[in-house]
Amino acid sequence: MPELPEVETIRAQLAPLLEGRCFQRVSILDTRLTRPHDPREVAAELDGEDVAALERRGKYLVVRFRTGRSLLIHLRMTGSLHHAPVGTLEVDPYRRAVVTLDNGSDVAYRDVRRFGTWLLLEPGELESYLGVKVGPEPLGSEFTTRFLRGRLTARKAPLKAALLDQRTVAGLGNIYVDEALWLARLHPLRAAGTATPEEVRAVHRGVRRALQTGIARQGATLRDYRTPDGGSGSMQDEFKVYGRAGEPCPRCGTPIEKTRAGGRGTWYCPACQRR
DNA sequence: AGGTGGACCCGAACGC
DNA sequence: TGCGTTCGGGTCCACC
Repeated sequence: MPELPEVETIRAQLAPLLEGRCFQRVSILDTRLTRPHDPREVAAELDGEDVAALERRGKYLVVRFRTGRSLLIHLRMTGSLHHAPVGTLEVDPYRRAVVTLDNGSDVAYRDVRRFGTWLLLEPGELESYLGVKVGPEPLGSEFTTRFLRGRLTARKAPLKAALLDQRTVAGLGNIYVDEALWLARLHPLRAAGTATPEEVRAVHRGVRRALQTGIARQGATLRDYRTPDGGSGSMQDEFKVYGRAGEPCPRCGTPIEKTRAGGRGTWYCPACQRR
């Protein structure tokens, strides 16, 4: 479940290894990865591209090439990237692609459940593509309390569903939404449009706090998530509510409860986060 | 139009 | 022990 903090950690670690390097040889091992495009054609198009920058938008990893093209990588649930010297990659039945760089190293893409996607965009296509998919960066200046209020008012969907909508704010997933709502002391099933300006402000703060903590801890390693050097994150040790049903709320001691919101397993404190 | 639920995928956890 | 069943999660899409 790579969410914004996990993708950002991957980006930060991989950027100095990729920037200025050339994709010498690309092999795509899973036909699903580039659907609906032919993986052999995409691999051939990527061969020889020079990396200008590695960026992130929401949960998307964006490889920007000197040609102006960009490769949009979405890890979905179980995608991960691993960097290693050429010839040292171990056999992995879940490897879906390998990029050999021009400095004698490989970047291997692994994805157990095969939900992840690689999309090659031509120059100029990136902005319009992302524009319809994702809202503002939660840690950027465009994500203001005012903007969030505009996105939440008149919405009847549960607060959690509204925050999982990537157009409300980019990068939140199941884990960080629960953590953010606990910080904001708001019930995940509360209708989004009923939040007062003061409560929206608390959500705004909670979202930022949860994500900043996640980045500082290099993400949460529950099962599949690894940093490109094979390391783990430690955010799982900081979870206040996620996955902690029955355990005491760190704020008031009331046992954490589990419910369902937006079709997802949802954890909250029934005392701190009243409906 | 906005909201909801199923499909996609597959290992892990669970139930008998 | 060994099997079958259920679960979960991000996003898209069909349906209300």
